Amino acid sequence: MLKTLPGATPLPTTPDLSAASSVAALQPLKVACASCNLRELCLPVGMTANDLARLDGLVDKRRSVPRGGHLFRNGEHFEAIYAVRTGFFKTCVSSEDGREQVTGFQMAGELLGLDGISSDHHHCDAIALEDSSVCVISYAQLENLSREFTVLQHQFHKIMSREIVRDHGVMLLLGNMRAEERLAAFLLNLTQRLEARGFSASSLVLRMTRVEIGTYLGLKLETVSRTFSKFHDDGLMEVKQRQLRILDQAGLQALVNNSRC
Amino acid sequence: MLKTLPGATPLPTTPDLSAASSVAALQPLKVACASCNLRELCLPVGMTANDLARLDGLVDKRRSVPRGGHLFRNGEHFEAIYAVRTGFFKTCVSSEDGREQVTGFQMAGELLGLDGISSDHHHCDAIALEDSSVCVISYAQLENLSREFTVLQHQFHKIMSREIVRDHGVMLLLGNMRAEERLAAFLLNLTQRLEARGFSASSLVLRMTRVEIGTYLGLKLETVSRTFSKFHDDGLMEVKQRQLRILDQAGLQALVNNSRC
DNA sequence: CGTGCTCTTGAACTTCGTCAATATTTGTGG
DNA sequence: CCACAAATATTGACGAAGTTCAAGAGCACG
Repeated sequence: MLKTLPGATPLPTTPDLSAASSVAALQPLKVACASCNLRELCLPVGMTANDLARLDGLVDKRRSVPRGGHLFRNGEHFEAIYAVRTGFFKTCVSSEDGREQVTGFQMAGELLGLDGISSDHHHCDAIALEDSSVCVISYAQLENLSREFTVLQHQFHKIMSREIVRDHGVMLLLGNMRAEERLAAFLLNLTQRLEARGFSASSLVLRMTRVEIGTYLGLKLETVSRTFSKFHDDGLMEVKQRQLRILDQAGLQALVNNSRC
Repeated sequence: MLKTLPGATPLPTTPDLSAASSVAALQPLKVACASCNLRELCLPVGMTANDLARLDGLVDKRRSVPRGGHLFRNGEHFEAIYAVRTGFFKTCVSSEDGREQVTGFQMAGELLGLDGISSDHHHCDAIALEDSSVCVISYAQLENLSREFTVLQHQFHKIMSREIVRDHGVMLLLGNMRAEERLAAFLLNLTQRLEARGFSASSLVLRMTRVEIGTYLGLKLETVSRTFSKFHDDGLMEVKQRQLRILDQAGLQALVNNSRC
């Protein structure tokens, strides 16, 4: 049973969508994508049972990362990509003079480390925002297997391409939108991804701080906080620190689509 | 001989780095990467003569795009990626309410269309900023060939990954930098890429308008114009409409690295 | 040799950042 | 389990950076 705060609703934690994970975490032996509940969201999206069988052996191990820990760091040698099993990550790049940019938040089923292929070294830091576990996918093995397995090859290309498309969307957000629009777009994206994973689309607990949200959206933490307060005042959502309840999704959507209405 | 304007220095136009292009443009027959002068900048980077021979047939045709014309449009069916042979492109995405974001400028040797793999449809517009020509690389053929040709497979992955890394750099720029820093970073990136193509790193003609630069950097055209004027006044460069001469590259670099010095 | 289009520049205004004070929550060790 | 310290979040007042609006100058193309 989860601990609850007096007078507060129970904190929803990330449900474990993957199969038999509590056992697997203790016995990190052979794990097959075929028996993973995340397969509809992860690398094997859209594969048949037959296809899935061929993935056997691609994921050779798992890795746990405690909250605040690094999955990998900028500059480290690249040799594997990672699929989030449980937990939540952020990736960030930084400039020479120390300014940071969060380039993304990753949840169950999403891939990390694609930036490393370009030069055999990682170009960002990947940090767990809560205790997390990932599947380790050897990149060499992935290349080998995808040479004889067309479906995997195509799927992998699609995932890289999707990351490029996503990045372009973030550029549009950073280059054109005002604070309210950015935060609304961010929240809608977040709830949409949570919903795809079986969570409520209206009630959520943020896994990241105001600073981290700001560092993703190109805003300062005070602006993020103020904008949350404004959304609250406007009746769009209840905001209580990191606990959110969306009251007017359409209202948020309208903010994103239309600058001044 | 190039046409020159009276009293003005000759306008440097894009030199043709590819082999026998003026003939090829008229006779768009078989062209091999092996005999293309762009091979050191394009898909075949780092390949041996042996490798290059295996690329034969990958580029099945060429295409010319007049200034202002679309190479492809958002929503169009995706079936090929394109390598710029001559000329200059921009890619842009736009939001529902019509706001635009230029996601990149592409010059000789750079690839266009990678965004299309994600969903078999293009997610941006690619528009020529001057009369241009591209090599058409059938994506199906590229997938086929890269299944039996490890070097190509790896090279293609690297290029996609590099695009992701580049995009993250743009996010950092859009999320953290002030107008002067953005423009300085943009100009340094541009001159560096021009230099890699055999142009002077200090003297260039912009192929894009102030509006387009602003739409890339998340600034309004007036801000871009004012910032150019400031760079001029500060002795960093000569600015005469689109004709630029960098006088103090180190000064520009210092602007990028260090917010206030 | 006009007529677009592009660019420059000024002035008022808006948005967001900065600085500062305070509140709330979380984590830690007694 | 409580108390204290550290981290996180809220809110206000003010200022800086960039946008908007407007007018005019410079080029480029037919």
